[in-house]
Amino acid sequence: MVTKQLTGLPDEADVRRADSLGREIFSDVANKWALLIIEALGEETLRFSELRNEIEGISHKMLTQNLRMLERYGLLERTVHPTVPPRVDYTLTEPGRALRVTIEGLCDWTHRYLGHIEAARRRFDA
Amino acid sequence: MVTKQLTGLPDEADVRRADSLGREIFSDVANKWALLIIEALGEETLRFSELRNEIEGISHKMLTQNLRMLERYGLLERTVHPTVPPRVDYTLTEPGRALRVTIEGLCDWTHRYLGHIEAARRRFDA
DNA sequence: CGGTATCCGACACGATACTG
DNA sequence: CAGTATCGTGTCGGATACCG
Repeated sequence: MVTKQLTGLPDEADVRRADSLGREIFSDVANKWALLIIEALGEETLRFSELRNEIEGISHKMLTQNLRMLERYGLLERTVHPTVPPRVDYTLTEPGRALRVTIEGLCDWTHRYLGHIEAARRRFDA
Repeated sequence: MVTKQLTGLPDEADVRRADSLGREIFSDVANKWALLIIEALGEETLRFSELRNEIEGISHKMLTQNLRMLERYGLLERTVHPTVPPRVDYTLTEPGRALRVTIEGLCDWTHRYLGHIEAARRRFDA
């Protein structure tokens, strides 16, 4: 990892590795549940059950699964309060908040072009 | 559709309908293949086979399937040249190009945080 | 309450073969 | 070359049940 610095240029193998890693991240993150979770969290701290209520239609399983994935990628932080009943809070980390900004853009786009899309779809279906 | 304008306020049913439609669009568009296609197209016009080569790992089937969906939503335009062998070109429409801008943001994000994510992942896996 | 495990149906996806 | 159709399978994802 350090030896590369000597040339000042990343070698080909590195670029390929970074690319495939990038693709992997992209593939994982660019799924609706992950994006909806990030969007739902926003700037706040939410509990598991709050997220579940916030995100319409997500199942218990998909929520935990995606939360783990996002935690693994360091996009959100999970804090367990050792109370009874247990309480678990989720908050976006800095990378997570950065991602959220771009998702915001996606949501805006959806709203802005809702009409266009609806119309285009009707045209196409005919 | 026009009667609503009289009140000046969208009624509840409308909001719900727009929301569910928005969710539907979001769910369809927020999948890796659709996003990668938009990203690959960019400002250019590409043929089916060029897209296939451009997007690593996409199958013939997934490509056509997603192209149809995006065309149906009016995000890209499909022009068939009646030559032999046939030639089909795909170009982003205005809504498609607008979407592309936000996807660009997603790609930038991926590259910027590649290191963070890789590190976080190793930490998590331990 | 939050998490894990198991089961099982649905369908996403790839491979293949066939048209214009 | 681009598209459609069909088939098989692996994975996704929901439902359920059970632990801390």
